[in-house]
Amino acid sequence: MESVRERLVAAGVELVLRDGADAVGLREIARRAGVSHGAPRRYFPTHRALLSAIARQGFADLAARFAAAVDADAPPREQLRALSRTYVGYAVERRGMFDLMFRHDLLRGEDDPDGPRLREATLPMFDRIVELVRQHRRAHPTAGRPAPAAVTAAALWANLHGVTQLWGWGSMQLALRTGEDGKALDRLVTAALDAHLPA
Amino acid sequence: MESVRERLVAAGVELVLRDGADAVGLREIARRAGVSHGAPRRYFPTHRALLSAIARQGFADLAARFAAAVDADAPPREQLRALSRTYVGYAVERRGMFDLMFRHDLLRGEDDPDGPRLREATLPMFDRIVELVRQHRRAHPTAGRPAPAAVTAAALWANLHGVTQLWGWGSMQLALRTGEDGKALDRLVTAALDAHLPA
DNA sequence: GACGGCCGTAGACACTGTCTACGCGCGGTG
DNA sequence: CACCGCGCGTAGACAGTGTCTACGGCCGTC
Repeated sequence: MESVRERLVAAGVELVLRDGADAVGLREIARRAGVSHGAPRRYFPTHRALLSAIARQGFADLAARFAAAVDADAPPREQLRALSRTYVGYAVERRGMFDLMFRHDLLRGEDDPDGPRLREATLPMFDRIVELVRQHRRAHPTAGRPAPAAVTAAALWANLHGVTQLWGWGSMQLALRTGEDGKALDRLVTAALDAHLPA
Repeated sequence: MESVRERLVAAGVELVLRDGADAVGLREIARRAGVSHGAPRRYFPTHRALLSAIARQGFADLAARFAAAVDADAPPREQLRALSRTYVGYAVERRGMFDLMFRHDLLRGEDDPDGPRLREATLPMFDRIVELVRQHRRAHPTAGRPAPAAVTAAALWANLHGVTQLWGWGSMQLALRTGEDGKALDRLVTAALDAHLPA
């Protein structure tokens, strides 16, 4: 039998996926988990702490998807492509979780040791992007002096994140009625890759 | 004397800027505006509707800033640069409002005629970007066949939006310790522009 | 001058997050 | 074995929330 703690975050994940991040109340989670409304307090001192735990679960899931989807032996650009696809795929498929993971206002502060530690959670991914950019640069040197790899990686990630974000609320389907949905999204990912990492 | 309606959204804006989008309660706004907690209901049928009105105010402010900052006679690339700077500037300066404006979950649905009409609110800006991209392309034709202007514009906007988003929660200062803050942000904006719109 | 409609007030309701006091049941100690 | 202590979960209280409803006062109109 799973522990109460595990049941709580599992129920939380379920609710976040079903109703969105803001609709998830502490008491509702407790009900779903089959415990009284005061039980969560034994494990999470506050509502935010519970949400943070749920978000951490999301980061773990995402990391697992990366591990499964990205082939470390493929050329760096292909790895970046796979990573990007996984990223937006996760955001589309598990929208509520994705939103929650980056709603730093809902989560505990960075200085709080029990917080989600957004930086720590996203840093491995970011470092990986930086490393892949470096590898790609080494394999495809260009004429001019390019921007530092960290800047390019940040720009690429920002592009990726912005695409998923804007895609989420449908502002783009309208603007990109040219193709069917899946294609259009992929095109934006490709555009981001091409732009920041010229082949 | 300004109307109660105006005082309500003014008080709302003030609160959003001070405490963030989620901390703004209906009753608190009413208190700030000096009316009873039931008064807002006369003008806004629900809490979301009031938040939507506040968000609309934000879009109006942003549009006004664009009008003031972007010189229609400048070369397209410079116009895009000015627009981008204004965008991230607004986001940094009025963080709470910026967050609220794109928190579609808090706002009323798109199909609701009283909703914020996110698409309608952002469409003018998007169309402008598309047009500027076209103008730039006309002035600087490239060899290969480029992606459709709408796709490039969307990618550019996504990049811009992602930069402001990620910048917001400080994930980037850490990664880009290379320069002082203002410089780093500007570098990312420049990178986005360079990437999607090669000079 | 009486009337109707708009506007704002005030109370009720169900619900939320947090805090506190209370008991049950377990393991270790005398 | 009896006992105590303690971790775990329950249950109630409290302030506060958004929404709904009924109630007064003020206005312009007939």
